[in-house]
Amino acid sequence: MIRFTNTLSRQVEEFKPEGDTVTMYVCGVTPYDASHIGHAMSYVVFDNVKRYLMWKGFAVKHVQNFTDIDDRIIERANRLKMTTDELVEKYINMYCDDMRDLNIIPPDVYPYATREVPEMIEIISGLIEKGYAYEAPSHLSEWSDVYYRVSAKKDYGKLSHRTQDSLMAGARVESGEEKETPADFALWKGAKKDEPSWDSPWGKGRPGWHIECSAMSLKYLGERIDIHGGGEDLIFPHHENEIAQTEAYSGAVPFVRYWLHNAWVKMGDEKMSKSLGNFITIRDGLNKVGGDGLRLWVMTSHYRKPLSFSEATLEAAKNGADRLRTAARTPSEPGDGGIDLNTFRERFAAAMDDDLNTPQALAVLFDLAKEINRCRDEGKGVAGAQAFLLEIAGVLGLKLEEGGAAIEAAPFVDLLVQIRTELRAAKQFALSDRIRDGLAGLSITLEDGPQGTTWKQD
RNA sequence: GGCGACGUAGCCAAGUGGUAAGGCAGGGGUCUGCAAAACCCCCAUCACCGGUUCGAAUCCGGUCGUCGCCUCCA
Repeated sequence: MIRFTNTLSRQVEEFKPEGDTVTMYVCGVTPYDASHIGHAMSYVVFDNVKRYLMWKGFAVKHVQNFTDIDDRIIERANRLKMTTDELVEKYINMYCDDMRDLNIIPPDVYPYATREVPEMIEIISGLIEKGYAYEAPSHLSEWSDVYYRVSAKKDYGKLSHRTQDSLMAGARVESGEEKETPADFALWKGAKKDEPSWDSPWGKGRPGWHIECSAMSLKYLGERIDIHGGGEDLIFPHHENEIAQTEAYSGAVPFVRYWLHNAWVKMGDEKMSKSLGNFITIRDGLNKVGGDGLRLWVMTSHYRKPLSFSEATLEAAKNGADRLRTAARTPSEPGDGGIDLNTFRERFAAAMDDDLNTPQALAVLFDLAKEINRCRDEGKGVAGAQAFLLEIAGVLGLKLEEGGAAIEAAPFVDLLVQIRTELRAAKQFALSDRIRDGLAGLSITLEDGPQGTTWKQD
């Protein structure tokens, strides 16, 4: 029985999808800059959700958007003297490269906000008809804005557990806006001079931030979806507003059955974020510790707890991944070594069932790795156990592959290793150590075992 | 001010009533020509105070400290 913490109820609930296929929507990025490892955390977490559901036999349909138009994109593009399309393309490509190297399974659909504008206009029009939204003049544009009328939906605030009164106090009104009340939010923004814009019943303009997710989830997944994921910082206002819009428009309640949110990455005591400038990019992280290392780093902490970043925690994750790789990939004879794999399978599943407890799941992998190593040391065949380790590591998105970049040089390395073996047989240790040290300087590590010498690239 | 989270060994981090998983680092062994890898052993009473209980890291009350959201944010 799989259980998830549902932000809506604040309870751990048994997961039961509504139909045969689990429908899952995850909030994507706004591609105006390189993604940092905080983003990596979120996408690794939801990739694990998806992989685990698939391992348990569920079919999963996963949709993730690109917010390819918003204030930051327009501002950045203007500054760099690029079009918004050029800017967006550059960072989407970078994002996709990052995801590939993190071994993230791509979503079934990757919709772009700018390609779904007619659908959004239809929803906004529907909301106006039903009295949930209103057109208002803008002082920043010759065209109108459209706002969602928060007071029209009684349960507004149910996700973030806030009352409408408390929201009024903190709400902000930009100069130039003509909202009925401060908590109302934009569905449509009238175009300012020289901004990208689309035609609409309210003149030229562009969609507000929240409406795209409503339009895309409705279009690709239907009125009611099983899982909606994202970072904890999206709970308010983004997801709160998304619920309000979507439920008001479709009438299907609840719009989302399980709301899952991951916590943030902290640098020291602070949240990693672009505005604080205290981030490192996914690419930097990948270069330092590789895809497995980064994923394992994310998984050492439960997804709903803040994840501590430091060079030391990242390095520890890399060393842990190396340990698993050695256990899984050191050649061995067929057999399970007498290890009770079913017990490990059950422990792994129990940990993952329990609100995706990856720290405990990892503990199972490390325990299994230790058993494999011990049995192999005793001369037992453990290839079957290794295959199982690779299987459950794969559920966590870990590949545990040997580095392959030196493949072209392999014949030369093999030759040196062979010569060194002969030198060692002749007790020419000074020379043989020179070969080992020299190769170490080229990131090739030699290991002398009972069956001869093996090597690997770091 | 409103809502919420957290404080477990040198570092990271599970565990939410029955006497502390796992990883990294460190120490001691085995193996090795020496290493490396691997294996074995060692390394915490859970911020503090009070309470409930046969029994609490785990429940209740309080104190101190840290952080997040409420504005763009994974």
